[in-house]
Amino acid sequence: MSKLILDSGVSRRALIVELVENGVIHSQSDLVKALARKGVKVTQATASRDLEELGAVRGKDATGVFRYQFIANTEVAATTLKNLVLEIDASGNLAVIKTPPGAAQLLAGQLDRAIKNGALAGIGSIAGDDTIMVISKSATGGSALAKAIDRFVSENQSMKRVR
Amino acid sequence: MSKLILDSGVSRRALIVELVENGVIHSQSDLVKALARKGVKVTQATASRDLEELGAVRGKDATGVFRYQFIANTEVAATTLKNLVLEIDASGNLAVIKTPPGAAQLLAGQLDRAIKNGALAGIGSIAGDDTIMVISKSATGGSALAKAIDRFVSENQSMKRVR
DNA sequence: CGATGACTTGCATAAATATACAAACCTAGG
DNA sequence: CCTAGGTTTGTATATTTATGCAAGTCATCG
Repeated sequence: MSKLILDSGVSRRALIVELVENGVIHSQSDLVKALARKGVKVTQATASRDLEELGAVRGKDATGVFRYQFIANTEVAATTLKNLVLEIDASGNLAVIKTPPGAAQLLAGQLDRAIKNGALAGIGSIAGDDTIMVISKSATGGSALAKAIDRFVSENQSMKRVR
Repeated sequence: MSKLILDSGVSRRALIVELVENGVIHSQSDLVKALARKGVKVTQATASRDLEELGAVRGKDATGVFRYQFIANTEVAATTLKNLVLEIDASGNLAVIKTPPGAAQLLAGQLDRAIKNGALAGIGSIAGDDTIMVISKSATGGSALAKAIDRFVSENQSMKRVR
């Protein structure tokens, strides 16, 4: 059984990623309204900061309408490990991490290093575009591993995004 | 005296493409100045129109600096989900899907949406180039999940993807 | 507790971008 | 030439986005 370990519900940023991917965000005030409808109240200033962190950009689509979207091969602004983690779940021997689009490989590299150092009790990880799976040493260690990862990213605030 | 106005070979837009690709355009007024240095005089309004036309967008780069850049065009031909699924297997808490080369990311996106909607009992997925792993909520749910995915792709024949 | 420091957010405003409109500029046809 | 139609551009302004700063939050440590 899976449980959300980070926020009480889905984090605001995960929500934003979803909204942006659904293509319904045409401006920041759009985003503010969409979030409000989901019960998340923030101002345009925060929307601006979130979109920047997530690497979303505004451009016209095929029909000439402005839309926020994620750039392929994202180059995200310098950020922290914590900012790359949207959600952490666990199941069996796995911890599953959601990231902004394109950031999974990057974060996984850091986690792999932590595993080699012995800072995390995993046997390896695999990353796609926006999801990472970390495999625990123990058959039921996913949940504990998820917590350890949460701690790890909180403690390692500084990281420069490269590429 | 008559003024000689000509674009000798290089059009303004080609020049803009070059400037943007060199990563030296941080704002539209930057572009206006850069063009002026090359002997092309336009205003910010025209810069705005040109950039829009060319599909350039503004976002922060790795060093936290704003930069105009081109977004990759990831348009995919409309197809059906079913056509993208070659094989579904299960093991433990995982369902593993084989797809034609390059289609995994696309299909995974759809599955993720289904997961978010509650249509599939998974906690996330990871896609490579031609393989997707979907993680079940339950430690032994891989097999049931595989069947659910099979049903899902059969029931959702139409899929459209823009941009 | 109470203080401290690191984050986060909103407010107010600056900065940047988009666009309505009018003038300038084509081009083709007579 | 002259005119009528479309296209491009600049001006002025509206719209949208970024950000300095202060206040609020939260965890930590003594």
